Amino acid sequence: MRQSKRKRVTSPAAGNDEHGGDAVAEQGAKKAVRTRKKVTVPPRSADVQKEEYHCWLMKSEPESRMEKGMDMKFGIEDLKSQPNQTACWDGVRNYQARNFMRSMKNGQKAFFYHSNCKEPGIAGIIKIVKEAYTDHTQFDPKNPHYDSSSKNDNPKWSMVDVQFIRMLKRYISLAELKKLHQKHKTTDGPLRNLALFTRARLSVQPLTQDEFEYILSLEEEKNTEEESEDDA
DNA sequence: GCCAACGTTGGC
DNA sequence: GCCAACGTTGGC
Repeated sequence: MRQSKRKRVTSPAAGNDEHGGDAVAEQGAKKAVRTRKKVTVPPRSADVQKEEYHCWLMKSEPESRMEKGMDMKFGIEDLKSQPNQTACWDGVRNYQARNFMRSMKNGQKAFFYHSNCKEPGIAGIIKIVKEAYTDHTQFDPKNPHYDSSSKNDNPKWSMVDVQFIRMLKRYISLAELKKLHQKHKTTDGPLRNLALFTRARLSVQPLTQDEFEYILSLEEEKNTEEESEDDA
């Protein structure tokens, strides 16, 4: 079974890279069989899955952490200090996150989320200034996100360029968002399906316009809900 | 540092 | 194609 179904890797027009399954192209037949099917996500919550998104949340780590000798730190301040306050969003190695990036359009906005840090949360707003193109780091053996299975003539991973727009007027912590999410689940509020909680590990996530605007409206409020955060 | 959640791998 | 084992993410 494994050998018999081998994918025609020589065919130029396979055109299968789009759904994120084809991890495999050359690696031998064993994997080739399996991967394609998985790509389409089982209907998760059916309605949410179909819409076209215009708003995003992108995670990055603001604190130093070494990975294969390279510092992963890239917080919103680091973006701000780039030339043009613009940077490429490289290193995404998850098919769903990649596919979301591929659907991003110039001018769309995203929250810059700080993850894996003291106080995770949303720090600011960025926008897409270059639509998906090849993430060069996948071909660099010295890069922590090097992917030896990705071939030059059919790259697996993409990235976009983002530009800093502004900081939020106040930092909106994960803890605060979580409380609202919990509440909204019972009240049918705007954050009831927020991907940050329903798809926790995705590093690039879509938001509905409603979700985006609601979260933005929070920056105007005084945050009275955050007693639990001070005992850290 | 721990570990739950969940995506990926690969044998069958 | 199923599913157990494995690896990674990221909150705590």
